[in-house]
Amino acid sequence: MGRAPCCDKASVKKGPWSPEEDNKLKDYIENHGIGGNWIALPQKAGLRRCGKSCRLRWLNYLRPNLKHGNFSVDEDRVICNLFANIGSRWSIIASHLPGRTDNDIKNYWNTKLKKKLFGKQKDEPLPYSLESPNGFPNPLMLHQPNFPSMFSSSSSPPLVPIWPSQEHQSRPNGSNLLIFGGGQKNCGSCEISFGGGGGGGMELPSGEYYGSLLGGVLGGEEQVLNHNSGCTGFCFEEPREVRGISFWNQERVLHYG
DNA sequence: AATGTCTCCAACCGCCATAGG
DNA sequence: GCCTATGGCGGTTGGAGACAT
Repeated sequence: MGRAPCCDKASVKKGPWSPEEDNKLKDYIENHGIGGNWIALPQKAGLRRCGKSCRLRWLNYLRPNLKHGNFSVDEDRVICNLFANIGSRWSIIASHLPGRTDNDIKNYWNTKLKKKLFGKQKDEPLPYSLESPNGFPNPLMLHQPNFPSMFSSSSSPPLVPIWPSQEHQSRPNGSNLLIFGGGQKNCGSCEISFGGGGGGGMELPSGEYYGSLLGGVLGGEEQVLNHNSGCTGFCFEEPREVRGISFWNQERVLHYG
């Protein structure tokens, strides 16, 4: 038993909206408002469309003050930063970008920004070995279903692996640069937590780093991250092993907190 | 010029949360 | 507390146009 459909699928039109339909919907909403009921709206507006379809069309295309077209560098920054912090919560990200819709941002991320950030085309070789010399999971592994649960928790947004910039590709044995999205408080519930003060952000291919950077402690016990003025993030002063995982000197490690 | 492949994005689908009876 | 209707959201799809062969 599936859920009852929201409209009679046999009698509603699907597919791209015609200019006439757009005009009908726009005119109706401008004159009468949404009226608190999208399901009833198409009938009142004289449209043979599902209410959900009307809602989507209005929110994503017809609504006033919508921005269409290229995203600015500033918008890129906001999206990157928020994605690093909260993951694919497109509606929340959209709320930080006036005039942009969640659908827009989602499409932009999936088709352009992700490629820009990860810099990967299929068949393009990875910038470093898949073998992680220090036991830290390779960024690619974060996408695998069997990725160790200790690196995520149900209460944490998805972790975001970042490909190393050129600067970091020269680190010892190609050790991985991993920057996790960060918040402003320590979650305290993750197996591995470097973020007493939280922190997070993203490094764009240009090497520029976006995101908040705050102090950190490990599990509330030990200060392991130190700010290095020569570095845009936090660095270990020397190679360290933390809960069985070794980190190289200068490794920037941030974790969602 | 014809055909195949890729990219982009509007729109749909299905799930979940919430409100109201 | 249960059921149903609706809104809202993220993931996915399909088609049109661009590009490559």
